[in-house]
Amino acid sequence: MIKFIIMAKRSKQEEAELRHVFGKAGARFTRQREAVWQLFKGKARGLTIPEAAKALKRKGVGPATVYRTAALLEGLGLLRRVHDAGGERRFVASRPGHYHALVCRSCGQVVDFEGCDLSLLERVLTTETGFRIEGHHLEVFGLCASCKAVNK
Amino acid sequence: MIKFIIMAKRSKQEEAELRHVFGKAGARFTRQREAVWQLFKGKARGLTIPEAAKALKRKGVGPATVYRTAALLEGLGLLRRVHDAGGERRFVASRPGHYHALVCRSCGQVVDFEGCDLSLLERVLTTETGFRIEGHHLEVFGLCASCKAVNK
DNA sequence: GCCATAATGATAAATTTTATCATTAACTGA
DNA sequence: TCAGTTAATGATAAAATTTATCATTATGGC
Ligand SMILES: [Zn+2]
Ligand SMILES: [Zn+2]
Ligand SMILES: [Zn+2]
Ligand SMILES: [Zn+2]
Repeated sequence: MIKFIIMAKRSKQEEAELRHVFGKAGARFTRQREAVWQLFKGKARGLTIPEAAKALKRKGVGPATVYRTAALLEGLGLLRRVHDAGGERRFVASRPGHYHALVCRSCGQVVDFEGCDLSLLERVLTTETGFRIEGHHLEVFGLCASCKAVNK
Repeated sequence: MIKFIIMAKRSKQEEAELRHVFGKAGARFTRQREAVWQLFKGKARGLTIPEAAKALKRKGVGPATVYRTAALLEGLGLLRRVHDAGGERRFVASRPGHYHALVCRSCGQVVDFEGCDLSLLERVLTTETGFRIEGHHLEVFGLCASCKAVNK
């Protein structure tokens, strides 16, 4: 019996980039891994692992692989964790670099933004606490334009 | 058979404050709820719910109550969520007001700090994206003074 | 194409979280 | 102080999430 699995469309260009990122890390470029990546890439609001697992079951990707792949993609910098208003752990597709998330508490849409200046704050914290600051995690939340319009 | 349950020490002063916070919200001040609160108050690095549940079992507090109480205390502003370097959800005792966490990635110690100026950033985000900004979540991580000394 | 082996799926197990309900105990007010 | 009311708890079960194991598959390098 033959299983037909429809893959999400992608450009040769993007495939080459992905292959490069995987290859550089010594990881294989499998059908399942690309399916996971394509799913997250198409969801602006990101997904929790259970959500992703449910969606990917239809594409023939098992739950264990979803867990393993999310961890891998996070390590490769292709996914980032965010936490929605309810504190739920979600993963969103990420470009490399220093990005943060602006999350709508109503529809869950995530808008990435680049640029934040916490250098002054970090300098103060260093002198006050003796910590060696290594990074930060910032999420801004509120209502997006359309939800703002609906929710009065 | 009589069960003796040793409660954590506390001042009459503090008990009165707690009773007030609970009462104002129409919640009862129970032995279990105080035990949960005392546990978190004594842990600078906070705890995950399973960690708290394990510690509180010895004090005669069941897991279900730990979950219920953590949610309640968070609602009352007595606990705040933080996420450690591994992305784990922890709860830490919190004073009311606008605080953030400085988390040591090695020992997990949490230092609260007050004061952050994101007003400029939020203003830019508002005009750029049309979001109505309602708040933010900021965590800074690194190595505390003593872990810095140990880890070279 | 063949090989070595990383990666997967299936399965089971462990862990975490939620639901249900009879029992307990905290507040109220007489 | 002492019932009466009812929120809160513990016990239990169930659901959901996450991890582990291992035989089988399929990728990447040759
Ligand atoms: Zn929205
Ligand atoms: Zn930043
Ligand atoms: Zn430390
Ligand atoms: Zn702030």
